[in-house]
Amino acid sequence: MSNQTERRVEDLLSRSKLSTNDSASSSNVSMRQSLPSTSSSVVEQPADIDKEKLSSQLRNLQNSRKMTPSARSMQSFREKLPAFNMREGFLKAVAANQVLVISGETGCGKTTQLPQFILEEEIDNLRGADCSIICTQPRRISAISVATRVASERGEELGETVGYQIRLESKRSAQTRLLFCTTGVLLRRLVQEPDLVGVSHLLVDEIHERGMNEDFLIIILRDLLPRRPDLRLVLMSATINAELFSKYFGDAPIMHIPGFTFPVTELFLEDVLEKTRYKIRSECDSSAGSSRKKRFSSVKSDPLSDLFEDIDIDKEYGNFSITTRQSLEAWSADKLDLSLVESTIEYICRYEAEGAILVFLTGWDEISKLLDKIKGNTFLGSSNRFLVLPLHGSMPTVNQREIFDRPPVDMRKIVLATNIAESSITIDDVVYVIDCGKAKETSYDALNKLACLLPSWISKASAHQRRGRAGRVQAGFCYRLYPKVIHDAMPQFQLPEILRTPLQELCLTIKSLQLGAVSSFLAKSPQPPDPLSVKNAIELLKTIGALNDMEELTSLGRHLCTLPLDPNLGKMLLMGSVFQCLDPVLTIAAALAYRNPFVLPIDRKEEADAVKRSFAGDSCSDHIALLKAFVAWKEAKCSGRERSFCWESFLSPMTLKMMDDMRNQFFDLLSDIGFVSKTRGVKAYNQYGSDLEMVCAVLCAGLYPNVVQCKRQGKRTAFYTKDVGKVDIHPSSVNAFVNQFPLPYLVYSEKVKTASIYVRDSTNISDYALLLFGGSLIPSKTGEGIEMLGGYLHFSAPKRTIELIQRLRGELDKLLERKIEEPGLDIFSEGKGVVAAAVELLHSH
DNA sequence: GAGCACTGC
Repeated sequence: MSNQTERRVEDLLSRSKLSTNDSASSSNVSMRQSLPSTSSSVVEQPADIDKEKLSSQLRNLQNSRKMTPSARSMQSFREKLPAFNMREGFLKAVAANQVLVISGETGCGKTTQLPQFILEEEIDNLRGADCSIICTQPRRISAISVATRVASERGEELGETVGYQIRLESKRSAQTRLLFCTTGVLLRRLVQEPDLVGVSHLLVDEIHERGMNEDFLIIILRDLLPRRPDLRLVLMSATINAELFSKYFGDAPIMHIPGFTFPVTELFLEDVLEKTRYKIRSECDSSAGSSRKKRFSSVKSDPLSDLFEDIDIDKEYGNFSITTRQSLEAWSADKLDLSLVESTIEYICRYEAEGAILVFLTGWDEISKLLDKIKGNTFLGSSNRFLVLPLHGSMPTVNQREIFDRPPVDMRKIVLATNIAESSITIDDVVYVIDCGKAKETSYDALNKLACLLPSWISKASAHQRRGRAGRVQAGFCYRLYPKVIHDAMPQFQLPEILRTPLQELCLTIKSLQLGAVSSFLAKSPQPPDPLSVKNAIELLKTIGALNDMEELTSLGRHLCTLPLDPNLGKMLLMGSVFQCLDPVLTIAAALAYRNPFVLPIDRKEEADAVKRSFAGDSCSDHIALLKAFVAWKEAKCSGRERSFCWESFLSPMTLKMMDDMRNQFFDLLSDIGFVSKTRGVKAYNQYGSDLEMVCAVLCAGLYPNVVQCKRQGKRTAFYTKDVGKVDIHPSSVNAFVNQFPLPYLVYSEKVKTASIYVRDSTNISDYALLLFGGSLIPSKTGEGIEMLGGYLHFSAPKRTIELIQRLRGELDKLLERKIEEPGLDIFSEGKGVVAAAVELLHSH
């Protein structure tokens, strides 16, 4: 630090009123209850409405609508669904049992019919005014589409008695009696209203998927039921694990509804090879006589792959041709043979009847390589008879109509997809499914506090779901490119999400719902998470100051509970509002909380990378690139060039729109907890919004303890983190292949192990940013300098500088503490000197 | 020195 900077910082600090006013920060200020004032999720009942009158009105309306011609044709459609025959039995079971488990396969109509049966019954029995039925869905799209379907079956406009509510979007009214919402929306409602007062029936759909929200909801509900004896709970699951949920709810009765789908013929690898005569060539040169096991031993295998490599092919597959047996000998369970996929597609296209083909692959790279192969294929690539479409969550094709549309006659649609086509996107005209049997799956390594994203064998449940994608409109075929013995050894279902992800957000919510000690609450889960994962989450919450040493919520923690965000991102928002750079921080937090707006086009990825880098400029920051892209989008939108801008800049307009809406939601929530005033607007909290040093410092405050040390090694830089040591910058980052960084640290939003351990989005920051906005400062045991992150980071400087930094940091912490205790106080004007001193220091590197 | 499963408040 230069003498000049030091003097200016000292001067600014001494002029600050706050530094002479210690008593204020320690005063026992009464806590503001931080319950949001918005209650949009609660149905507002006119207080003095005559309930009897309303109930009979609802019945008359329902009866009259049944008589219209369109309702009659709807009714005859409904009567064909397998669920229809179960109507009376189902309603009786609901009346007689507090909890009921429904098992049913796709096509049985459980999602659209069961909630509707309850609604009809309640209205018929003149309980329409008192009933409030909620049906949760794991995904936004399904909440909307199911609600739309049910409303039309009832001959109503959406939003009358049937409505939906998802984040930032709802169609409902005071008349709404059946609400489809995402599980996340219901969980947020529970935070405000732990007993779900007014809800008469709750149906939780798709619980077999074992999503984190659904598992969490189920634990809460089991505790809630005794307090709400009048509440009826219906759990809807695929047949595969209905038993587990029944047991969890004290042997609740299970009712099975048969499904209806067209038959799908399945072929396994051995059958496919026999049929197509494709010859698999071994990757490595295997000398005759050497076992396959030996040949692959260098590759780290999984139990399922090992299992196959131990099999004596000639003995096990004696009925198959010699070429098939040779191919099975050469087949590798570890690496997908894309030529096999290609030749299977070609076989179907040459010899089988018409119908779209859906290929399940694991990721971007496989899709891209297979697409190239198909383009180069003499049969598939050289005519206009084939429409080949990549389908990946981050590809620009994901929202294009042609995925769903039927192609012109004489043209066959071939979709190369990831898991997205397993449940999120449904393509009706698929007749052939080709399944590679694997998917990229997250797991959580609690020992190294590391999220992993690695390809692994799917479960039998997933394999079944993928197969079912071929039988939606007619009888279909499923080509499984793995042997039957592997299929038979697959796990029944995937591990629940609660065992595969970091738990900090969940733990914070448990705290805010006052559900007792986090670990004892989570022990009640159908499959409890590893105690070490829970410990890691609690430790992180302590590190960022959301919990104290007693594991109690701090004031900061209480604020974070009200923000529907990862606690780190919530803290980033609060810091952005306190330190006057709210506008950029709203954008960055929205992007990190939702998804990256940059798309990954398959054929122009170099251009896409270049555009992203140009947004970043010389900031060495992916977060700043996001920010600049969003600002440029806003400008383009105002001047009516949104479409061309997004196309040229490789940005997703839908993601940007969602980010924009989320920014508004965050601002409203910050206003609810008193950090900002809605009437004053974002601009009133944005004095340093254009000061990138300050923005990056706030990023540091939010992302801490996600810190990387950059260490020069010759011409290159090596990167290290406390938890796992050496890491790499993800090649998609604007910081990838930067040899020399201007500043010594990076903060990152996500660290994932794939082929290597990668930091995905990062921002280069100075030691001053870390010292002022990072973790708490601890004097070095050696006497010289300061430490952070449990001694992992060490800062040395002259004593005088260290003291000055510590003093400034102390003032900043006090300022923040006061603001958190009393969000409404305008301490910014009071703390001007402290903030100005911090800004001075941040600019001095 | 080379890669990006999918949801949700």
